[in-house]
Amino acid sequence: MKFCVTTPIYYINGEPHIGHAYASTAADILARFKRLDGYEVHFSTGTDEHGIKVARSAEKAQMEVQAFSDVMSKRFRDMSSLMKISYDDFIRTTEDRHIKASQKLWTMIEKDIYKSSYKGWYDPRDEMFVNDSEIVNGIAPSGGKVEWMEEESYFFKLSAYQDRLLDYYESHPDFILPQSRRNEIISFVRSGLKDLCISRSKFSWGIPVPNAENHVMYVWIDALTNYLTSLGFPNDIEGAESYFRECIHVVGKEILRFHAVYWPAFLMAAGLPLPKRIFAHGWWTSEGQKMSKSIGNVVNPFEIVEKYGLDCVRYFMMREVRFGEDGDFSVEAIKKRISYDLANDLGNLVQRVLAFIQKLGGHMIPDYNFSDEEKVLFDHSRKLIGKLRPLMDNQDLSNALSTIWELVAESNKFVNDQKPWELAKQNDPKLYRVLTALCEAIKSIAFGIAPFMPDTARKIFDFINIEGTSFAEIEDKFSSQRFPKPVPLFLKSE
RNA sequence: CGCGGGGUAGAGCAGUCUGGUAGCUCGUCAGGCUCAUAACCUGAAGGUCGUUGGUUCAAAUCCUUCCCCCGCAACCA
Repeated sequence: MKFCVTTPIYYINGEPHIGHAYASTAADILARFKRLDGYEVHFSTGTDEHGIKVARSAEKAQMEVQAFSDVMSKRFRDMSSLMKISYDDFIRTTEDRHIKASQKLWTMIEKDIYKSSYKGWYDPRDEMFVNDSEIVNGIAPSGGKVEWMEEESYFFKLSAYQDRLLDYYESHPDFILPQSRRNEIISFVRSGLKDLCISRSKFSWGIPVPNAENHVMYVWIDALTNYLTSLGFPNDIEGAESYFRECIHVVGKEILRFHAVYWPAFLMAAGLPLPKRIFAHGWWTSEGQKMSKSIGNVVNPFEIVEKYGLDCVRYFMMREVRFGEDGDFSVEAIKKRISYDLANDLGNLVQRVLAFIQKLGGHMIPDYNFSDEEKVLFDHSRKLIGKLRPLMDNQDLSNALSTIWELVAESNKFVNDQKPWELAKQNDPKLYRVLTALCEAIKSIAFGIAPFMPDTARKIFDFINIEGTSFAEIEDKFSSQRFPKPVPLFLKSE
């Protein structure tokens, strides 16, 4: 069985911030879950490197544009390493394979491409067209006066795909998630689609349009094609398609339209299959305010991982808000999550059980002849992954974590109720059944959190001598053995 | 009348489709336990479910009036 997941390719005109780390982490969790569940997975991320903004930034930095791209692309690669993003491919739009793929896709949709002239407000200072909404009293964001300008461009007949797109949304209700975003897209498409300008001739830092002098692709085809490039298109079209049909594109809500409208239209035009789903995640505010450089509240992934630890940050981002909604990143909130959910609930559970086993001499002596009480916990443990699957398939990551934490809470309660310390004093053989059930619960919990917090899961696996490479291992019963001495999993900050 | 989402305990949310004692997390208060990272477990207080009118034996849930908040509304990576 195949599974494919992508992050957006990140535009290298700025530094990586928490939004990039968030999208990558979510995609990473989906990929890791499917790998543990036995799927063949292709997970791609990368950088989007063309366009006038990059060319101008390179100029400002007094660098060759390719060299500038190399430097900036590496920042995003470093961010991926920092977050332990388990990508299979890091794609750059300046790579030769991608240039070929984009040009191939262009030729495949050529029947829907025509030449016309693009008219718009042009900012001579930045040498670029600017959006109406960005112009205030005839002044562009750069401060320059805008001029009305025309240039010859290629257009894609997006208008011809309106009905086909609506039909597709109708027959595939889960193609766009969350539902509220799907509604927005449908409403947008219903209101009427205009053709799309897909080339520019005022700058050259882009992929050349096939058989057209002085034209480079403008954004859409160049950027979106990366998902196919990464799968081996066009050399291995069949192989690419087999993964692509199972593909989840994780995108930010700001780029949903490109993925949910333009991209399917291009693919339809090319006669290619559509991905399985476009999932739009929300945005983070910082301490209740929109992140902005001027306020100085931009959350830097490198700083917060340094401060709180990787797994804690990954956990916080996925647990704090439902995936797809906006959320607030605050120091108080993340500290609470770390102290309460991670240190008190999960960390302390693992510690109190495993330290107790150490107290008894460090030997795991399994006993699966459960009475009803232990059986309940055991059954719930064995059912955990099965409960997570549908949630993960709907990208409901926060509820997946809540579900895991139900088992954490049940286990803590089980310890309180069964009082293993008393069983030990009384030499009651029930002690080993209780500890076995608890170790089984800890094992299932470790597998459940493994996609979210790989390092923490690794630690727990090591405490209980589990390899931790496949959900199939959950079915294995513990054998009589010695457990290593555990150390606390999480330290509370401050 | 552009389209859509939302207004439920101090905070953040679920419940609304398929009417029937209003639920979760955090916060507050009290109790239990002592294996464990002063962690864990239990209980209590706290809501006229935005507003108006209606349907019904019964409405957070269905219909209706009005008010408020938030997305989207095309070239923005």
